[in-house]
Amino acid sequence: MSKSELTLTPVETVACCSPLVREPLSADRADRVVPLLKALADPVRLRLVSIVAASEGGEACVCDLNDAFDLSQPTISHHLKVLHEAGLLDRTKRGVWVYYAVRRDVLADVATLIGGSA
Amino acid sequence: MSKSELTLTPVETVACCSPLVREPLSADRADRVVPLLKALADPVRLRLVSIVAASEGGEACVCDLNDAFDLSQPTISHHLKVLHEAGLLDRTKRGVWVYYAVRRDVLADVATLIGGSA
DNA sequence: CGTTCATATTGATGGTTGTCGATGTATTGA
DNA sequence: TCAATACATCGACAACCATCAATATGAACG
Repeated sequence: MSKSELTLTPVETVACCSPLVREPLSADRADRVVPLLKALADPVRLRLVSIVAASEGGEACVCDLNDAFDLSQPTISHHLKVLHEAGLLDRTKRGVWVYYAVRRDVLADVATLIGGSA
Repeated sequence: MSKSELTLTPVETVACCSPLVREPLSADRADRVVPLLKALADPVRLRLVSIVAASEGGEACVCDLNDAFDLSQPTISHHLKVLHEAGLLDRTKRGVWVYYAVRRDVLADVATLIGGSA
């Protein structure tokens, strides 16, 4: 195991290696991949990712996302923070509004790890 | 929404529909997909899936899986049950031993939903 | 039968997480 | 400078979850 691998972020880890079904996942790699899966493993967050990804221009304003759920604004803000900190959503502030965009490359890397189609 | 869609299991749900990034995921579909992601979103379970998938013949005995972790036997048994009930692992009893095998089709369907490469 | 071995179940416990109301921060416009 | 709007943070609480020790189940073998 290289030293650089020890310092990989979750996003870097998921992008760098063989799919699940090829060879056993090490504990270290599992620990770095799991935050991404945990971030997706919530119905609200999964829908948030989907709504943002399917939006015009691939990004969505928080104000629109709030309206899409029957949840308080702090709760949506919390979920967006989780997705952002996991590396799945980019965050851009324009004026008073905040826009989130899906990192499709990360999503694709997670998919490759799980499905091993590549 | 058809009546049959209402009765889909998580595994059926994830196999039937467009990827995340194509169109917004409904709350119903999210609720049925999330159990699969939750099952994978644990470092021990992710490694279990990987170890089983990478094993000879695509299956592994529980006794071998126990040895691969520094955890109690009931804990491994619990994680295997979660993966089995989510539909990710098949379970076969032969004599005293129990073998688990990964359902690669389910894994591939989850990957397609996430990555949208198809 | 009774023992041994492989696996599952139960019950308890400490830690994590989703949610909310209240409050804070920052930007815009009057 | 004041008010309004958009979003984030804080603190609290209930629900969930990973883990273990103890125990149960069940198959193979003397």
